[in-house]
Amino acid sequence: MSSGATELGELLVAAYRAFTQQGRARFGEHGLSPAKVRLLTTLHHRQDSRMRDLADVLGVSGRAVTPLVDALESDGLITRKPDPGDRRAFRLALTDAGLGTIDQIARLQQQVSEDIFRGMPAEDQRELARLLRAFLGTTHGPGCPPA
Amino acid sequence: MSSGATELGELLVAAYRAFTQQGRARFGEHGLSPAKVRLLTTLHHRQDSRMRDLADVLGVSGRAVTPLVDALESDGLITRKPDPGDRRAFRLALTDAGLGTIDQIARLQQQVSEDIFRGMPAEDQRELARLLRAFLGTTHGPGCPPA
DNA sequence: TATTGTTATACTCTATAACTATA
DNA sequence: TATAGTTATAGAGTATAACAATA
Repeated sequence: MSSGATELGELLVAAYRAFTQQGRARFGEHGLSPAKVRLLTTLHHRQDSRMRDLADVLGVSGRAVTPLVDALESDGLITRKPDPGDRRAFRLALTDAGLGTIDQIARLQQQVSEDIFRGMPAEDQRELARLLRAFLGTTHGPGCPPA
Repeated sequence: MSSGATELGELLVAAYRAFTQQGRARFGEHGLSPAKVRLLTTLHHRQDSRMRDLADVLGVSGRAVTPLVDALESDGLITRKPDPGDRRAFRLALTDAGLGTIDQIARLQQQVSEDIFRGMPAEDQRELARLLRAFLGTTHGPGCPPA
């Protein structure tokens, strides 16, 4: 007896699960956890962000960012330099290796996406994209990249 | 330079995030964690499941089910009775309180869904549902309920 | 006084491996 | 030998609170 909206929510969750199940496996093979991918791609879109900014954009607590940044710095994918204008803060940037990882992420995302949407006619894909864009246009939330 | 499929994947993830962000908050107010909700609704669709069956359907390791079942039993939402036909196994069932929680979950899901899809014309909602169903029809994965 | 990022701590969820009791 | 479920252990990810340094 679910309303149309309820079923739509369930379908959205099911579709997401189907999509990310493959993605997690593929990314995991390359040592890329969802949280790391999210932080890297977010930083790519907002170079020289401070940790606080990333926390806000990602919609997590500031505390959650510290261990991820530590790990990514150890991995050699990002650098953390003192903010010249605010000695409390750090500016994060992608290293060359980090940019290489961004490329890898993009390739993997493309592979996974093309793989999973392969069975869908191109026209349906376009229409689905249009409707999702329309839906997102009517919502708020911390806008953010995939993974 | 993303292909249509890549963008579609990103849109799907973004839409899911927008949807679940509200849901988690709403459910959390009622002490319902995502994992608990998933197990309860799965059990509702497959009464008298064994723990192993649930693990398979949920797509997690058997070990992951034990603490959830313990907690839900303590909460008085499910019962765990020896399987008469296999003395190694247990049969899980929802209690009356558990069925009440299922109703609550359904109400919350409906509220969240109607809330978030409110800005979308009914026709677009139907078309989006149709396309998501079509997409899911072309995929596999451990079929499963929402939250 | 407010803010950035940290340390300390705890919670949820899940995995792997070793074990037991049954099959 | 294989399976159902447990114990033990470990890890990722995140939250809150208290704190330091800076604004």
